Amino acid sequence: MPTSSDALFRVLADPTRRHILDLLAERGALTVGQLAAHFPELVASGISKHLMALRAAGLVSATRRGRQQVYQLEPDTLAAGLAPWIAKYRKYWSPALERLRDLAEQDGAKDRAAFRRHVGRKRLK
Amino acid sequence: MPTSSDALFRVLADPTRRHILDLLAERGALTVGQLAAHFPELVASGISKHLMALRAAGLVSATRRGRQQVYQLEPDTLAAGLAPWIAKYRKYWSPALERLRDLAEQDGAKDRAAFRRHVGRKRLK
DNA sequence: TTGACGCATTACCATATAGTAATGTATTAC
DNA sequence: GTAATACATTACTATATGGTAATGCGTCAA
Repeated sequence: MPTSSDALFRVLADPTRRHILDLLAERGALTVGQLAAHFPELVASGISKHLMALRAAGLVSATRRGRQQVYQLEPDTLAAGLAPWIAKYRKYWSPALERLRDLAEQDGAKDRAAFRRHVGRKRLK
Repeated sequence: MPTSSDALFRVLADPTRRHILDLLAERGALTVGQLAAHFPELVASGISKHLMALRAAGLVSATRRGRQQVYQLEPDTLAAGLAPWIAKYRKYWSPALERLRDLAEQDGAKDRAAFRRHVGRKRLK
């Protein structure tokens, strides 16, 4: 019985698709042409197929702007799909989790603000 | 240029292999026969091939015990392989990260102890 | 030592996948 | 209008992948 994470992991298995997600994460919304410029080794229809796969998985969404399609990340799909899976391994994640928490500290999340308010010293290392 | 995470994601793409990892995570070390018992729809050599793939990726390791092979999780490979990738999306992970941090809170890490010492109130919702 | 067991390995097959090429379809420029 | 742009879609191909079947090989029981 295929679970819902099957589709997610299958889509993430391809390096080109992960690279597309990386680009959208770093640079925000991008058109197909802008994305394709990063893959000179692929023809346009190849990129388009990967984008369709990402759309089908709900990892990205697209809006028309004139004759171009602007793609953007749908981060909730990624988080919602991976978080439960990651949680299953939480017993084994302690080192990685601490790194993630360190990264989260740098984001100025409200938790950090609250933390700073109470701690009363400047940014931790 | 294939990065090191390519192999990891390719191995994780298969539901049977993820299921094997789940079993090892839940129940600790298991023999091939014990693992195979959970996959009645597959013949033994199929399981063996998946185990070889997981071994090649470093996600599991095996030790002989008599005439059986006992497989166990290699959690560091999983954590080390996924954490950098997850970190790239940290801007988008706030909801998932908070859930992960909640899980981490239960582990009594020293960071949490320090945080509580400064904050001086009980666990943040 | 002679089987039987537990698993790995090899050979082989069917299907899935990633890629190209060609065509179709709006949209903008001229 | 006509042509060019920006993608999507379809058709097709080569390769990769997951699966079975058959064989091999070390280990234990008799």
